[in-house]
Amino acid sequence: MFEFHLQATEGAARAGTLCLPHGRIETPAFMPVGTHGVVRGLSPGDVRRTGAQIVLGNTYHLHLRPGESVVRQMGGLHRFTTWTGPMLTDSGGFQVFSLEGLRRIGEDGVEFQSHVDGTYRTLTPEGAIEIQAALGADIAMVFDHVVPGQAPHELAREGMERTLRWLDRCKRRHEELADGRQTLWPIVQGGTHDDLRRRSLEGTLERGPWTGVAIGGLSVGESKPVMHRVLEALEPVLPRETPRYLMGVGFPADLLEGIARGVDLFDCVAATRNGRHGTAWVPGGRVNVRGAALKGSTEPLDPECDCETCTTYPRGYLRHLFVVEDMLGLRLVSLHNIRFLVRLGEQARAHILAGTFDGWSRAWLRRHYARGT
RNA sequence: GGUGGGGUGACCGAGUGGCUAAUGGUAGCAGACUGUAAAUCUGCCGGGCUCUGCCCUACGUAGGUUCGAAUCCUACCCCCACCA
Repeated sequence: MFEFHLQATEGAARAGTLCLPHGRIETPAFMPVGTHGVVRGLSPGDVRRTGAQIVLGNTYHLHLRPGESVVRQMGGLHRFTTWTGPMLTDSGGFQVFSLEGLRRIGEDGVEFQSHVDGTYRTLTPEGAIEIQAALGADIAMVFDHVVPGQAPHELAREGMERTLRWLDRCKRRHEELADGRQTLWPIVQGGTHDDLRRRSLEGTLERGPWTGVAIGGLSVGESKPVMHRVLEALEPVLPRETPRYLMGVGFPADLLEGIARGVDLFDCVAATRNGRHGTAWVPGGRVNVRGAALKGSTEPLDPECDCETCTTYPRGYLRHLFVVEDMLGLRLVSLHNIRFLVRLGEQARAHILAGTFDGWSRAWLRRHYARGT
């Protein structure tokens, strides 16, 4: 349980298999985001048919609604959602960042004002672990302190050191509650400052061993080159036999850039959010599904894609669904975008196993960037 | 035939002498979105140009009053309601 086996590497890129209580994940892999216990707009069957192997849920949101006690009473997140595969719950640390203005950070934890009903809720490292234990995902995440990508050294250091202190508390509470069915992954912080990142990773590894290590606090306002630099700085220090999870990333190109720098697992809301907003990813760029250019088009959204959307519906109909604001359009484009990222992971894996990843990904990225995206 | 109300940019609809190329909304067009406060948000939306400004056209039609009119006056056309 919680084992990770590397099948092949090519440069820093890796192909592996992660074994979890609810199933295996072949990496590199994209994990769709189901914050509220649902990948927005999609049924578990939809998600399964995209080839996604693991789904993410959120501690903070599920704590607010329906409340972890309800989920536990119903048999845990798997029974609650009927998703039978592996799951991971994020700790609510990202909400420390995204709900800035609705929260106050203290050493003990974070006081949030609920965006749902205005009530005040305190989330502590121990509380985040308790909630996640009740939710019962395969992987729980440490409660961390995310700072913006432009955060100066002082602020980034503060967040990084606090994350490390909270890591100790999370680990202790997790061990107290351990039932062998859930593992805990730490999160490396440190903003865009290499010295902080290094210290964060070293401090994290000292507290190990871990069944996985997450890199957090990226894609929060910093530039791509900076994100790549951080990944390159961390890669040689990360344990080879441990899966690496780059949190909150990303867009299609980000997946390949991350895989090339040794990342095994990704998650991102962009696939579903962009899907709902009418932006579809296609080879070489993206398509504005609402755009006038699609009117009357009988072409598939992405002729290279094998998803339900692309094998069934013409572009002109998908555009129509957005024009008339039918929910089917949101679902179909979200479905495609997830399949697009999942397939990108599958392709990357196949190329790593074949030793052709470098050339393939460079060509893919060249085609992608050629259209200015 | 009479009385009353009304005709504003693709549509709906404010505006009743200068700050009005004309509030809003809709439709249309474009863009943004990275561990989801997001089926959301932003921008453009009469035409042209030598484009931080200038010119042309425009509030049913044609005249008029005025330094200045979508706004006031006259005539005409059309729409709606009620009465014959």
